[in-house]
Amino acid sequence: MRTKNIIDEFTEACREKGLSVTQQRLAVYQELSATESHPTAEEVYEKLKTQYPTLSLATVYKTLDTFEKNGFISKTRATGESARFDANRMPHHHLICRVCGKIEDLYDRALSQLALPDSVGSEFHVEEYQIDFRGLCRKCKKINDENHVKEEKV
Amino acid sequence: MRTKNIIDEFTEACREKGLSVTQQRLAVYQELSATESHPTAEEVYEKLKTQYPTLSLATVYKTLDTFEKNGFISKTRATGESARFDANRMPHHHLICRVCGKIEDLYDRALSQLALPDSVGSEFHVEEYQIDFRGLCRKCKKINDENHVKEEKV
DNA sequence: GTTATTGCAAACATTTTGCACCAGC
DNA sequence: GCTGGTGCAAAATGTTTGCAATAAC
Repeated sequence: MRTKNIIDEFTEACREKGLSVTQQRLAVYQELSATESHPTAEEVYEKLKTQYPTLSLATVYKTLDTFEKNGFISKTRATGESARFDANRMPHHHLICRVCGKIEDLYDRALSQLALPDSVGSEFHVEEYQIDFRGLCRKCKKINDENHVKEEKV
Repeated sequence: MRTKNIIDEFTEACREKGLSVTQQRLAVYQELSATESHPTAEEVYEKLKTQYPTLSLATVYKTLDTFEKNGFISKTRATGESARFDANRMPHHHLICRVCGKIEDLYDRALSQLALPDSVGSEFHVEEYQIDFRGLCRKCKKINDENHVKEEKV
């Protein structure tokens, strides 16, 4: 449903970002938009390869990466990175720069004592939670602001 | 500082869980406890291998895994798992089951309008944020509870 | 026509595994 | 002495890369 809208929306978004609209990109985007699950790259690939037999997993990875960098989709876990371990059991959150990828820790009492919606209680037993704040670190924001001034923000 | 306490604490914790207290485990645990950074397995290994030349990276992995399973430490990102992608741009949060890995979406107005600590404002420009709640989904909690009853919780 | 994107295969990084040896209890 | 843990090398997994062929603009 609303397939037409998604295609138009996607096409327009690509134009805005100067990205080519390819069959592969459309397929991947439609597939992701159509599902409530949070598929892995592999899952997207498996789902599409019947309809697009020449599609390669590498393309799916590249496509998802492009989408994420352009803000079309989000990635729930940073990977390519290694797991990180922590013996400090103090709850903390993350400030993740979307440009340089740097992760800073954020300790905040209020954020670590959030009240959960009642609806969750019966469905899910929460043991811990972590907030990932995404945006621009000071350095990248500065660079970003300078560029926008130059471009006069089309 | 407080090294003696950490050793005692650790030894006791191992006894409680029926784990052998080995040099390697002690070394890894002390190393993790001594740092504010969230090192990777590789980093822990690099740090320790001078002092413990026979230590292997595989052991560090196994050790960290054992620690995590016993609640001694936490792993900030689930890996070995693949990245997951999401085209849903509506602000939402995630309920992630630590047993089956399933991810459910959580929509909640209050959680999507959190006030950030003032200290963040000048350091980081937040564009969006996402809360990952980790714990047990209904199904896995049920299984977990049943097992605990059977084991009579030593 | 030019440039960006694809698909393949190969490389890479991280993590896990099988098994013989060794250390802790 | 028995059991569980370690270390090695090899495999498995997930992801990225180089490059020639191809499609989008």
